[in-house]
Amino acid sequence: MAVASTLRHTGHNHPRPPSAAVVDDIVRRLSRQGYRDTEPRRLVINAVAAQRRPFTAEELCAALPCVGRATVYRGLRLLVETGQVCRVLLEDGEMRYQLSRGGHHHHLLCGACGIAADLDDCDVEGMLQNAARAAGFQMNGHWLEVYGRCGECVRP
Amino acid sequence: MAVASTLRHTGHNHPRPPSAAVVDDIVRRLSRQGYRDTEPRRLVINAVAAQRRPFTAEELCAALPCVGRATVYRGLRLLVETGQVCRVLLEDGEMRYQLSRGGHHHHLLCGACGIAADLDDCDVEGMLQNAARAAGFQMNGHWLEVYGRCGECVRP
DNA sequence: ACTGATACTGATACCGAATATCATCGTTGC
DNA sequence: GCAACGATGATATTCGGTATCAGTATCAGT
Repeated sequence: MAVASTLRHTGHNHPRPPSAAVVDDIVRRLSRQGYRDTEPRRLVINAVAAQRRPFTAEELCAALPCVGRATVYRGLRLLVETGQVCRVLLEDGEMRYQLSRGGHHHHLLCGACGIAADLDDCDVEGMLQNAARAAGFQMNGHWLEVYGRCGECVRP
Repeated sequence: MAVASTLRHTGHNHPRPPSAAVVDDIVRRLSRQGYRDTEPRRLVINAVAAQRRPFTAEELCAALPCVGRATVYRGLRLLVETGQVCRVLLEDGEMRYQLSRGGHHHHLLCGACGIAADLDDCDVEGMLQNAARAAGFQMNGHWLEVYGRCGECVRP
């Protein structure tokens, strides 16, 4: 909230035209797991896919006035649990969400415009494994967010 | 909450006898910044120092029935803001707190007993700087938590 | 020690985010 | 079709945290 309210809203942050292919893909994957293909659920997925920046559940509700709050929350939770949406932790502790393109990756978060870029070619894994082992730990996961300024916000 | 309720309560998790020296140290540092030395505040600091595992604000309240909720929350916030308590993010997104021994470091979190070990000899910094630069980002901070099992929980 | 400015306290009210409830509706397998 | 049952959404409720504010405790300056 604190961060969101101070964001510069630059030109590259318009809602994305939600790609039907992406939405269908998600619906199909849910279907395969026994979840029904309903209109409200599609609306939620659509709205998620239309976001360009990490969003809060509440923002999603606001973007979907004709879908019940409970349904929005349930839909979002389902997408997180099935790994199609990933959680993004802001510097101030606020939790946001973003469509995941799958696979393990981290985020570069711009504190100015709020955009999140994926960071996938980064090998912290091995380094952490070693450090954990040295401390007598058996590592089996990690959470990493990187904060800074994106190229467009560094030189405006 | 979800995680906390499934924790094994092993022997090494008893509340610590709060070291008077540590508490005095914190009070002194606050004093130097203009914050008063009050009894409720000392109680809060005491309770914080007595924890062995990352704790929630609510747990702190429960441990301090004779201190008002608002005061506990304010005290904890003050300690976080002055960098004497650090925030710890659990795998499920829950935020907890822990007495910080200062300096930049990360945490190894045991999902079984909930204990947090410090991980300070780990150089992710440089690696992340490079990865960020390659993506056109100017990095100026990061958040990292490592999850796994501590030595005592791996071989019980 | 006294004292006054003011930081602090804590009971309470309040707020926003999220979940539980449950009657009803819609989807899917048959 | 139709029955079974997953999904929906209005509402109530919970929960973590903050704002308010009158009263209190602290501490610097005398």
